[in-house]
Amino acid sequence: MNPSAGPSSPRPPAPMSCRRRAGGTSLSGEGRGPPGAGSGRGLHLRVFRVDGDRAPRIACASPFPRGNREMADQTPLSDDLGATEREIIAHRLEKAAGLRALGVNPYGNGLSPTHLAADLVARYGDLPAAQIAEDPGPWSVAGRVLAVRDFGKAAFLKLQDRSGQIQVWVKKDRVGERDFAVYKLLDVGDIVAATGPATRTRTGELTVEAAGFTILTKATRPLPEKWHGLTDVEQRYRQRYVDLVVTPGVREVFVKRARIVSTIRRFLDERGYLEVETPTLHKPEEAGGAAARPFETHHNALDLELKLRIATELHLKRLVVGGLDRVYEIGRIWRNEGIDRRHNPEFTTIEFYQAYATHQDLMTLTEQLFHELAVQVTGAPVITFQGQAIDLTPPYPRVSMLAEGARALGLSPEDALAGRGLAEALARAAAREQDGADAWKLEQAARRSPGEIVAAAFEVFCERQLPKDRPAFVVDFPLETSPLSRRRDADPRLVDRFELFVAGMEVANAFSELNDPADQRARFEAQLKAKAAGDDEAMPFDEDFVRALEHGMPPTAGEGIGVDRLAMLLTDSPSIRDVILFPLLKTRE
RNA sequence: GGGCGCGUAGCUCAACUGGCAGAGCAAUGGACUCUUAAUCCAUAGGUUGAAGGUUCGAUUCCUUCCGCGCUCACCA
Repeated sequence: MNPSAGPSSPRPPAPMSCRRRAGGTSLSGEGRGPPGAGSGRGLHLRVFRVDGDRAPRIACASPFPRGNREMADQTPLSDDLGATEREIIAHRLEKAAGLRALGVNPYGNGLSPTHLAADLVARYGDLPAAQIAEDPGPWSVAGRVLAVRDFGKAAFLKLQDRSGQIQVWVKKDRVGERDFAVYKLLDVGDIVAATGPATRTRTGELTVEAAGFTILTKATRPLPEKWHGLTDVEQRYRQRYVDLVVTPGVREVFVKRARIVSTIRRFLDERGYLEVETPTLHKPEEAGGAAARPFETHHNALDLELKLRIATELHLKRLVVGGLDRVYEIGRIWRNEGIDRRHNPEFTTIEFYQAYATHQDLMTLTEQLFHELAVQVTGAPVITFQGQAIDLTPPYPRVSMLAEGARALGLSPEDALAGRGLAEALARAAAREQDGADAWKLEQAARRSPGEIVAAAFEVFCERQLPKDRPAFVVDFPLETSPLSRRRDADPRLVDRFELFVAGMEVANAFSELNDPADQRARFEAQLKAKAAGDDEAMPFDEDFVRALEHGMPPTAGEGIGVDRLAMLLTDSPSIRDVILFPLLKTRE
């Protein structure tokens, strides 16, 4: 994937180094630097920043005024600084003052580079220095300095912008006295701009040979060590801004995540779906659509108890009633539950609903979508997740929850659903189960309905045996596991539902929707009973939703996909926190 | 919430059985105009996550607390 989000081909080298926004001071070109700014021979584009509209000033002030240390020490600093860091920050503040003395605002604005690092790579590729010299630019780049190799009167900088990295070569006899004085106030981590022709150094690295150089933003805190970077995952999540700068691949993960979302959006738009937004603040009776505990909040002016939504389902189905036959929502939902490698309290789902479709239609659509995602995001239909190759090329195998769950218990599907010999089979299975937690799970299931027992047996014995080298649809869900699904006409003990598993993770859940208002009312009533019996994940009775169904919802199929887990798969990330920019962490101290 | 593990300089890590808290990078001063973790000389940098306890002596052992990771339960 091309990491550059900019122009696909390099713009022709601009005659002027940098674009100026209105109100800015025009850039000096050849011979128009501040007084005393060094020799004027050769290409001598100059990049510098002047505060406001004032003219350039102060060419040769002391670049490093002494007596600023006291000032720096008085600058408000956080209390949590060690002596080393305090000293580093004080030094950098002194350098910021030195920049001001040179007429350079250490937090200047108004100067935009006209090129990206990737533009130079795209233009020159592997061309040798001699050919680059035939058409060397100039080029104008800006970015964060990740490394400095200083030789006294010259230096190599490793510059990083949104497209990649490019080396900048700052030579005193090329940039002139003043810009070199600016360079001398540089620290790793600062954001700089450089202008000059391209070249290739003796060691073969594509390089901007700076004819003009300035510091745009002074970083007063040091970056982590250049070689090891940040390895403490806690710091990486808490200070994602640092992580993005210094940890290779992090930016690419979030670029891919954005591409996942845009690919889904385009996929559904092309098929006539309408994107909508529904409330995230739910009244208590609306906060259903899934089995989960909601977050609670309160609206002051209305004095209203509210919950953050746990699903988008019930509102989207109301819209299908209203005639929006194909709708989808990509949005954040919140579930007040545990946190682990696959769960974050807030996460993103895509839910879409299609009238006059069945869950069979959605299986085909899902296969097309996942194949498309793999190609668009990773460039190929076969992805690699944690060392396992997974082929997302359709079709995907179907695995029957009923047949496999019953078989794991040594029963026929008929006997299992009828409960014949089920208790004994379950006890035998639990007894031979080595894993204590799984055995406990089976024992707990014994108190539940036959359908739920089959589902539990499938979960314990069969889920881990699903194909690892490709996705799999789990089908034939017992009715009791699916309160919002439509019963199967051919066998009312089952529902028309599937879940898609990839790499052992459930990433999609879909079914033909229940649109019989009487049945829906009965199922909500069952939820109320469950809640009264202590199930705090049971749904509330949403009277208005039943009312909507009473107006008639066309036969509809709907699906929900976990965007975060999809991002894990397509970026080969082992933890959901690696695909969430700012995962929830406890407050420190 | 349970179990296991981790927390030492800005960053990455050492410190034996309880015995003077150390190194690399970064920083600071100096040399160096083709480097790739540049090199060389010198200097400085510590509330060992926090609070207690045991001990002549605690980074080390014990207790409690805080934070993070893995895992189990719940869940998508």
